[in-house]
Amino acid sequence: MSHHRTAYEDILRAAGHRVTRQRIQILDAVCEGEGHTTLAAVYVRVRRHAPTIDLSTIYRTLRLFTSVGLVICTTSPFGEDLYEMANPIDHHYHLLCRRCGAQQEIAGSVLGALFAEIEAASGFEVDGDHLVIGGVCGACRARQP
Amino acid sequence: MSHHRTAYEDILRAAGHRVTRQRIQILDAVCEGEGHTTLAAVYVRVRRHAPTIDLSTIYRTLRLFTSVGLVICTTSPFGEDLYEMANPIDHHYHLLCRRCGAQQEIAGSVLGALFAEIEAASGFEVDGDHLVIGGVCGACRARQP
DNA sequence: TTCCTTGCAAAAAGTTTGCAACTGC
DNA sequence: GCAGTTGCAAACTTTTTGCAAGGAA
Repeated sequence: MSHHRTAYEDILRAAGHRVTRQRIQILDAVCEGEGHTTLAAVYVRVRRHAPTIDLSTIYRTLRLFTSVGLVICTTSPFGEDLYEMANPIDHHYHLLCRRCGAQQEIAGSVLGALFAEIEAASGFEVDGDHLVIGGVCGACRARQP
Repeated sequence: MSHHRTAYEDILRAAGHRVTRQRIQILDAVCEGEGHTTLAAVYVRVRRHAPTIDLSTIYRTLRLFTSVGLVICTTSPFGEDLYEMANPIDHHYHLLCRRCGAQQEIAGSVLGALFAEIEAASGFEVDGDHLVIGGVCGACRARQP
């Protein structure tokens, strides 16, 4: 569990929401994902400990977490929504392999500089904390170019 | 119509497919889009000239065009699939405003250099011709920061 | 004529909503 | 106890598929 219990409880309560068993389990499942996870993967993970939880609860809860800023939702270049624990300090981007699904982080500073440049040139402010770049990872390319 | 009739007909026939009225109309609709267009927008545009065309034909045809390389399909950061005429010569990327939907191109050379750097450092080959970056455009930011 | 393609209808997949029972506070 | 939350079922939306009639080569 990589989230601090008190911190997320405070965030929920401060926004007028309750801390329930299901919400704790869903947040744990997002943490377990380590990086970006799909809603379906969260569902499977939670069901291992709570076999009666409903998909609609996952939908509602992930939307809630996103709206209070506990979790970030990104659309991958392959069309899936990916969820990840929000971390306001450590900005970074992801490379996602379209063949094997492996994820790789790249430091925020690299792309961040470029985004600043784009903003200066065109006024366009990039959604920097929401970026997943698709492609093929080194291992898959070695296997089949 | 920005596509050359003979060129796309040859591409289709070479791959063993037929050139039909519907396919021409759908390709025209993608061209009219000027930049990235959604499937729904293509449907609406085609229906103006061919009121009986079915949505399933749009789905099937856009997939066909994508598979033979006539059209490129990209997933926007907001989860919609966007279609655009393939142009093997002019590589470029798009900035897409999440508030007003405005599109803006940025030259391929800017990001291309960065992608080459990423590839050199990590072996990860970026899907460069499939990239749409989300954010807020200058006009919208001026209106409401 | 041959076989690919289309329109229509139905099915499948993914997501949202209404509501009674339940539970955090 | 009150109000927010959950599980279940049903509704909705989006996408795919089966098939008979129509059309390109």
